Amino acid sequence: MIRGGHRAIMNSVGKDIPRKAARVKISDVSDALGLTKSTVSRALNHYPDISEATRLRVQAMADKMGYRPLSHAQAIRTGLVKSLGLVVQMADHDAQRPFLSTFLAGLSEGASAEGFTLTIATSNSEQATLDTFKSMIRDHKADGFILPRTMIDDPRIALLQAADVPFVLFGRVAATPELASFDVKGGAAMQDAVQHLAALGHRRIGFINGGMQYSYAPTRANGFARGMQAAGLAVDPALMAQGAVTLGQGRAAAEAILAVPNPPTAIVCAVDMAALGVYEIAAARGLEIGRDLSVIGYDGVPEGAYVTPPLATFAVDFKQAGQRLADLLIRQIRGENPNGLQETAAAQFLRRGSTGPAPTTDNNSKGGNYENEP
Amino acid sequence: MIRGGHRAIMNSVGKDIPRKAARVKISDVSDALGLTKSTVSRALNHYPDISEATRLRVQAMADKMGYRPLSHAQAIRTGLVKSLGLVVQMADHDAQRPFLSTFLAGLSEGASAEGFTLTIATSNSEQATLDTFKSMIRDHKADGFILPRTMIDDPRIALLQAADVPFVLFGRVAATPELASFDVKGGAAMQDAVQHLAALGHRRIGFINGGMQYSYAPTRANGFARGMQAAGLAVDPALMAQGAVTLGQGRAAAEAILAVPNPPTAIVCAVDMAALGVYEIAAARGLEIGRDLSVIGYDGVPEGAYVTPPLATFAVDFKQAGQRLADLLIRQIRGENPNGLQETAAAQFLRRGSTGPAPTTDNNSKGGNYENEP
DNA sequence: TTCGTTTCCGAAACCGGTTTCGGCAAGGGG
DNA sequence: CCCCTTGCCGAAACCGGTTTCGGAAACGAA
Repeated sequence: MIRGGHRAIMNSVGKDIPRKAARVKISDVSDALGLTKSTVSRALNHYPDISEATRLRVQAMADKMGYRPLSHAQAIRTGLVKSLGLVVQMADHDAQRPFLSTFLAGLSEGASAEGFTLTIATSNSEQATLDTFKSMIRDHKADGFILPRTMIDDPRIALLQAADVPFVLFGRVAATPELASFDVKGGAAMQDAVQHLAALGHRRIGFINGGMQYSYAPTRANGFARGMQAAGLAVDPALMAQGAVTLGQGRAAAEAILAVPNPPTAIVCAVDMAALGVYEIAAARGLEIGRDLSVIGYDGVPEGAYVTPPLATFAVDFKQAGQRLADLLIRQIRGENPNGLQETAAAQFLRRGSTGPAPTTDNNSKGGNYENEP
Repeated sequence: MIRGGHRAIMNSVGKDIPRKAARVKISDVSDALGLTKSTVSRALNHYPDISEATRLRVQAMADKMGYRPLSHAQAIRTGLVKSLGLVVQMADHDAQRPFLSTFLAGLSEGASAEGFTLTIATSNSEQATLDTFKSMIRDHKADGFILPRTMIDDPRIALLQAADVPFVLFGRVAATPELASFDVKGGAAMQDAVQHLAALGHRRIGFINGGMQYSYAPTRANGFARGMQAAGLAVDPALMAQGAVTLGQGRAAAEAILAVPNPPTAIVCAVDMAALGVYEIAAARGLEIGRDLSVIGYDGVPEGAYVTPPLATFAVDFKQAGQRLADLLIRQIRGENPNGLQETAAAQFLRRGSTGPAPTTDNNSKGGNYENEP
């Protein structure tokens, strides 16, 4: 052994070999102060049996030496790994694809603000998602979970409740308002959409809802209904469709709705991707979006900005959502009652070219595929 | 104390209270076998001083009892947290946005296949990225890192090398071929693009490169040059542009290239988003994409499928990339020499409507914004 | 049979923290 | 002046694993 003592004498020593800068551990701090590591630990964790004087002294020395506890070392005793879990279910429809990036940014920001990290897994099916949860829970990979895309009868909720693991929902579920959640007011958005269209003179307005298993579906449907009622318009079941979350499904829904004898002059879509499907059908029928047919979507997907005309939509601030969800989850992990942890935000309407005044004469519709009216 | 012994007698016991299903720990396994926990540990970790008989006996019992070591408990001794780190830099241009989701899926798959998890952070600037790395390294949040969007002179590389932390590059950097990396052959793609266009009769072909700080930029530029040379075509500097990674920058580049006296009949773009910018300028000039101007992109962004005509492009399999990167990184973490850990894959050409035969007569160009040729 | 090797496992230290327990000294009340 | 609190900190156990060390038993060679 050439090199001398292996004890950390001073911080400035040990630079002889630059590899793996030796971490400063709690015993280094306690040695430097002539205290025991237990005292240092309690001082840093604000135990009441440590005098204010020593607490400050310890804190100062810890800062000076750059001490930071190893989270996985404390985890073994405290049971907290200081990490938030997220299981992203791909496959479904890629609807979450555009969101993910900014959503993660928000989550990361909210997590790191409190010293937490983000542990992420993906899965291909609902069953795989549940299995992943089980695995992450049993191995305690995270102290709590963020649940994107809340479903009405969400098996993840039952699983996490049974395991007694904290979680927070992105999207409320009406049946259990006591769960921690963050939600964007999609109902209000749909209502505003109708109002906007009604103000433009539209009287026959269709509605294409998204996936009926999601908690947002009834919310948005109710919002649409409220809007229609407020505008004094009748809801025509023939102009309603459901379960359209992809472009293809939007296409199918639009096909059905536009094929009725007295087609609508405007369609509200609960999901942007469905609205893009409406575009294609409209084009096939020779209907010009924004003139012959007004369309309003919801989500604010980037594709909507590139179509012609750009799709009017209600943009969701996914970064904010992530940030708030992380905060709510951490508070719950720290012991707050989830019953008080609910937040909502409004979607922002992007007025773009896909809406316009209702066509003056109903018979002016161009696409000639309809049967003639009696 | 009402309830009896606190020792885990059998697995089926302890269901009296469903909360927090008591984890089976290594001492439970050793007790059940009449061995010490050290023996069990060595048996499970394939120490050579454990007889094959006991090893099998231990393994069987561990499986039967459902024992799985707590990764953060072993981390404190082994120094491995069994997690891969990823720092995603947002802000820049959102170019990475569309990729992220499938990329994560690949990473997650590759990681979990080896019992690793994914720890993710985001940042808003290069400095913030470096700070995040430092923080994650010092706190040992991950055993190694995946570096997306390799840059030619990448400060992350220096940082990670100095800290002696394993990492793997998404994108090679020519100067340091000994680093572990996975890359998609963008050079070959650009070369193929030129060949495709040349076969369609194009002779004046422009090239819009991406961010010149990235390692892919020279690679793709070289590929383009090779393609031109192979086709016997001259590279006209007036038809070359750089640094276009957003739609706006693509617009600016296209404006410059199409404004020359003898404009190209085709443009190859190193980045899809730039190609979408070309679309807009072409429209403004009355040029029909696929007839008056052929365009080929690279990346395979979803937006490309929605424009008219759909953008021909070289799609990158980001899921595969993630999966391979995770695998390479884990192997390096386990001690393999990074020098042997390089892989590449080919981009897949998506032949779509944005390319077509070169216009027969050069004077047939429609947009009348050019000065008349002499 | 004897003695040196192997083979294989137990005992105990260790990793970097946290938490419980107990005791010393100062302070307060009677 | 004595005793009982209270404040404050050290000692040691603990968390759930891993790793080192040493020794007993089985084995083999002489």
